[in-house]
Amino acid sequence: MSVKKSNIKDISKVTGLSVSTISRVLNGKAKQYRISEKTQEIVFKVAEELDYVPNQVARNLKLGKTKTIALIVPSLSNPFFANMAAQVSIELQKTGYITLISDSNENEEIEREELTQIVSRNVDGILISPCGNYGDHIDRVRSLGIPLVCFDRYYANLEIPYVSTDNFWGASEGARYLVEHGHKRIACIQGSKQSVPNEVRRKGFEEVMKQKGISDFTVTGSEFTVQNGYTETLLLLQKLVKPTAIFSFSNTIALGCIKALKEFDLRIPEDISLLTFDNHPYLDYLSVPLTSIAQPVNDICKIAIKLLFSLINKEELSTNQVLLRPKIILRKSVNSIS
Amino acid sequence: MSVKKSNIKDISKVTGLSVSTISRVLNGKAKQYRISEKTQEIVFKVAEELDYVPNQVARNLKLGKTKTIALIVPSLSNPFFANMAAQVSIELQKTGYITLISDSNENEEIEREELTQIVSRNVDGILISPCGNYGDHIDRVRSLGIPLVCFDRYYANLEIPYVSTDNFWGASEGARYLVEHGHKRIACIQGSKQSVPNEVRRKGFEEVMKQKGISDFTVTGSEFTVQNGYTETLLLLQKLVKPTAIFSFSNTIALGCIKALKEFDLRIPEDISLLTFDNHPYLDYLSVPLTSIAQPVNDICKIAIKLLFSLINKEELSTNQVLLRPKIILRKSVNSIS
DNA sequence: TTGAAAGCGCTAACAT
DNA sequence: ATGTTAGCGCTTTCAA
Repeated sequence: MSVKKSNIKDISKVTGLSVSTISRVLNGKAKQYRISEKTQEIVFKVAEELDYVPNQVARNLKLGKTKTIALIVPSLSNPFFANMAAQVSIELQKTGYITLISDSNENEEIEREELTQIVSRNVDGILISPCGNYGDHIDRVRSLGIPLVCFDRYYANLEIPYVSTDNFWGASEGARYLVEHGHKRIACIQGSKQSVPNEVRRKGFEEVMKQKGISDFTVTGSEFTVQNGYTETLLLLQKLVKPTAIFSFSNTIALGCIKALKEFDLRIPEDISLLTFDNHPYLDYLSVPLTSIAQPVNDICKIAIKLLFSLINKEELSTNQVLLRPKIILRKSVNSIS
Repeated sequence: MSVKKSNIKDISKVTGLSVSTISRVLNGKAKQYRISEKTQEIVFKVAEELDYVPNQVARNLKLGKTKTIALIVPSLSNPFFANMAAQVSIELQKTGYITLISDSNENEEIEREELTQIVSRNVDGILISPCGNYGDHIDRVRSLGIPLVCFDRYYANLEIPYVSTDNFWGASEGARYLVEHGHKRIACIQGSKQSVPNEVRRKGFEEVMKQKGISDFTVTGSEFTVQNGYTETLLLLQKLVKPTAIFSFSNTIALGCIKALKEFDLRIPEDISLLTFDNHPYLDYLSVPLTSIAQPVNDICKIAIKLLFSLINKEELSTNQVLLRPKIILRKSVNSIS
């Protein structure tokens, strides 16, 4: 059996009414066009009988609007982005929009392709957390006039609106927190170097190290993955003089740290302290509840959506580059040492 | 500035060639129609210059195909489904399809709406893990001739193809494992009662209890959430005689258990054993690595996609209701007692 | 209060 | 080797 949906023409045939009348009734424009009650009833009844479902594709072609927002994230397997995707999807669906979610798999090539796909599908707007260091393809989309907002990851040098965490502040606070707890040998494990949040975090961290006169620190790592956290921690533990604290730049990295530390029978925080970016429900249930720098995920999503709709509705934006402060959630993974 | 993309008509105007020639070249049908090299070059060059992006909406309307697969899950915040979504999305994008992901938020009403939306968007196929107990809306979609496959959750009484875990086997194995480790007071915390996997798990569990002559067991709970796991565990712990083992029906429920147990200063597995459905990378890093019944998530996704494409391509299916056996991952949360 | 018809951008059957 | 044209299903202007 093949797909054979009914259309307004079918309804027109059955009812003997014109397609325009059908269209008007079905779009709630009955009173605007003073269509009689009984006509309306008939239309609705027949539509029901025929299992009519409007063909949005045709509608979109005509109207040039799709009521679709595309969301592109680097990795849905990362709970941080999965959460965001869930929130955005639910939020948008309240406003009658549908969400096209793409996973770029941290691969800029894929991201480019998906973006092209998405543009050719006439989405009304795009929310993207880009995975590469060059934003030319994204800027091209924007300059095409398609509403687009970056979230979490962004390009500082381009005019693309974004909403993200104040990562400099967050990393600085984190670094200060460690130093104030007596840590003098601090190892920072970062994520992908080309991402702006990572870069900014690193700067915030290094700034504080300098301010506080701490020279015995390291910054290593290259990916926001468990594997990277694991590998880098193993390397750190090979050293003669081990760090007293590890500052992880993501929850995934932190998991890798925990795994490596466990294998070395090192306890958190007695043997080594651990502070990480990203909060997550799971963190409460880990062997040691992790002290973390919680990004305001909720607000980021809400504001990103708000900005996007402003663009869609062509409203003037006072600000379109927003950074929100994270907050440190104190748990039990950082020790005071003397 | 407004969105003003160029179309094949623009290219036609600039090149002086007809729209059909443009269309043919752009669709790689040049040699089939013996279009000259230089014509091709011109078309490509001008398309490039005009930043031409094909309008898929128009294309879809014409062809009746959208190269889009919709994926509907009960909750993207649940890592189990987020993982699946990530996998499906990446898998499909390899085959040139794009994925429309919907989060029904465990709400059947929302699911219905999203489904309608999706149908009206002419997707080529639907993958759904339905959240309610009635499948009428889903069966209606199927009977409309739209390729549709259920995964994880499904309806046993309908003819809708599905791919899921052999939950009966999994739950039985789990129950046997507990009994064979000497447990005689076992509390099972289930998820949403209306979901088939939950129902089947419960039956598998109860069956083994009966076989093994164990009467001191309970089945409580009503949602696949952390909160439910937490609440139900608290209730269990109020009892005079506490269970020696808890069998949790999802990773989220297990997290709730852990939280409650921790609050009562009960150790896993010394004071109480914990076995859970669903595996997840995080489980390795919990205070006590959880012994879990790992569903073959990878295979479920792959097979569901395969079935879906069989339907799309109208191939005959030998089987279209597939159950895959999970496997128990032994970690350290179940104690032997005597 | 309702209808006829154009046209959104594309593809393909039918010319030539 | 390339062009003309109908039509996918819908909305909307213009007409009645």
